[in-house]
Amino acid sequence: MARTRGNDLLSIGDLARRTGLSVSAIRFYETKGLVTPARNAGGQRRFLRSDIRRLSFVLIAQEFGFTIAEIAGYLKSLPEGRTPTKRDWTRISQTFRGHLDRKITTLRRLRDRLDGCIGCGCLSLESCALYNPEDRAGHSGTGPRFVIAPSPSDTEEPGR
Amino acid sequence: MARTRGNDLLSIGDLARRTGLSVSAIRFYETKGLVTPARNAGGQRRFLRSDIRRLSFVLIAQEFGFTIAEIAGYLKSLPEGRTPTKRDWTRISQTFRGHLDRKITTLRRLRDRLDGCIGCGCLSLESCALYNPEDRAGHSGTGPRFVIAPSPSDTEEPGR
DNA sequence: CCTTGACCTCAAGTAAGGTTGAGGTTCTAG
DNA sequence: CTAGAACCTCAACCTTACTTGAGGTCAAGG
Repeated sequence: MARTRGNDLLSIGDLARRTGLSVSAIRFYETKGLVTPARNAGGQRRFLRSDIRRLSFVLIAQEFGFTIAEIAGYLKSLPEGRTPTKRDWTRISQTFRGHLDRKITTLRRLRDRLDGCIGCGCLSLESCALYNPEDRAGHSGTGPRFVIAPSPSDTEEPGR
Repeated sequence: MARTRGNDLLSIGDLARRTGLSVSAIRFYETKGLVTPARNAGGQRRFLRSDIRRLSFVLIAQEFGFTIAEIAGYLKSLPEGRTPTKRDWTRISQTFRGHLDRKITTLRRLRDRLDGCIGCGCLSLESCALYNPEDRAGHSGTGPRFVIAPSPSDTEEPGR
């Protein structure tokens, strides 16, 4: 164990080993506000043990396709500086799970529409609900990408 | 209708209007091999009407989180130059749907594990299956990101 | 004490997925 | 036939999410 001696604080290398992240990634996450380590007398970062969990949450949320900005939004609801309680984590996890459910539901509905299209042959028809954006093509602005406009209930605001 | 006159070929602007993509995005997709338009005498791109469907497929696949490289893999199985038949589209859509199902399943399993963690309180325990990468931390290489290693059945090879 | 590994900062590079702009050509309607 | 919209290429720029490298400091064991 290359654990930083004498107290419960972790060096960046310790944290990297515990999370599987690279040291550079952890420094990068600090610039994004995902962790806010203290510094020792020599200027080296000292992390709380609870930052292992914080970063693990980051990794998991990334697996689910959330951006760093969104994840920062979730983490804002955790206390700064002190170790989050079980209650803190439960709360954030439930919020997260809600957004996750919406994401999965959206994906499934999309897939089911695709199924409909395969079944009815409209992959080769211009009338397909999935493939045919024409009805809303009055659209303007930069980088239009609106084939499947999310229904109002799908809009995600993790930071809300 | 600003349709290119006289035949069934579409100009890049026509295609942009039909798909909702920007002209620059379509040119970019051409560099990635997602479409391979012909050229007229003056050097302007001329697309098949079936390229509307090709690009719509690209948009949908992107919504589902596939990368351009993966999508190019799917599209490789469509005929170049000639309009794909309904059979062509059905085949590609079924392959696609298979990968999609795996993606959704993975996401759901992840979510359910997260649920387990919330329920059992292990979001604050080091033994959580979701949060604890230690067992496989022997790992090396650039940019480790292995909190949730996909199970063998989850590996995606769209181009297979 | 002194070496060596771990750490520090800051700038630049990478890859994906595009957008923007300059400078020039082609089409098409009137 | 000519104006102006639409098109062309090529290079540069943008964001997200990091990595890499240069040049220098800190810390812990022998």
